[in-house]
Amino acid sequence: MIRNSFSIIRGIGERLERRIWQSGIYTWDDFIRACELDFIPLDMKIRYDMELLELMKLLEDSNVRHLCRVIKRREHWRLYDVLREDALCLDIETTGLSPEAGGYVTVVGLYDCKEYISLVRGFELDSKRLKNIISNYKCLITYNGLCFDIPFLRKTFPEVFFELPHFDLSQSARRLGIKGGLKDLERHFHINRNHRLTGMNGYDAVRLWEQWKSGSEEALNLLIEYNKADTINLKKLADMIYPLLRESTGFLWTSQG
DNA sequence: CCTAAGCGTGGTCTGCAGTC
DNA sequence: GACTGCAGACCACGCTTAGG
Repeated sequence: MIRNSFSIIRGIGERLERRIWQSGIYTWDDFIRACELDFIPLDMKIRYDMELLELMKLLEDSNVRHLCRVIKRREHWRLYDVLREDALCLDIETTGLSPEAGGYVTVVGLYDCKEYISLVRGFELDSKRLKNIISNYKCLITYNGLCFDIPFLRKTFPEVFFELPHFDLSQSARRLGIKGGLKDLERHFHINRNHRLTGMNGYDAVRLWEQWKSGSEEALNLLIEYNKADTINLKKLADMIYPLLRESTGFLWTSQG
């Protein structure tokens, strides 16, 4: 999708993007090859050509840190098809309080479509390990991570860079008119989870951490299992939401694939 | 069920630039 | 000059998280 996108450039909105597609220009290459467009002034066209060439270079070099700065945050999802192989699903559990109020992260769940890893406070969870893991990936997938997980992690681990293209499923779903939390989204897409975990919510995760601290090994196991279900389902949801977002742009996929 | 913080979204307005 | 299309600022609102 990213190489079909024009609204990521300053000066081009979604309306103009549709007009570009309607004129038979579907890719960055098409755009640059077109000598002149009657609805874009020549000097602007030249500027856009330059910007697209720069974006092409960034993509070629997989310079995701620069890419995620250049591309509007709400349009990061457009990178998903080129970065999906290097995407990392992330979901955290906390004590419920904000870092300012003395709260902390209890579990960080990470899933790269092959393996799930949980980093638990007091065991594996530290900034060095988190930094090492994240540096291996080019894209983050979260649920409401823009508002909750990433700001919380930034405050807790200021030395870890989270500057990656970020596919936030909460906002994407809202954009598609699908409301509700993660569990609602799972129901919407008929994604099931283990019967032990149905009905559980974030507050249960807080409770389980308290129980673990009081000596219940079983509580920690269940907390990790809960986090694992949340984290793994992010990937399934991303794969379902992405094509819907693509459709919502109005791009003529049937003629161009 | 209400509250709070944090952040994005969407609508509206204004100003600018280009076209006719 | 009217119109179009864009960016940016602003504001109200929505949604998430979780506590109490």
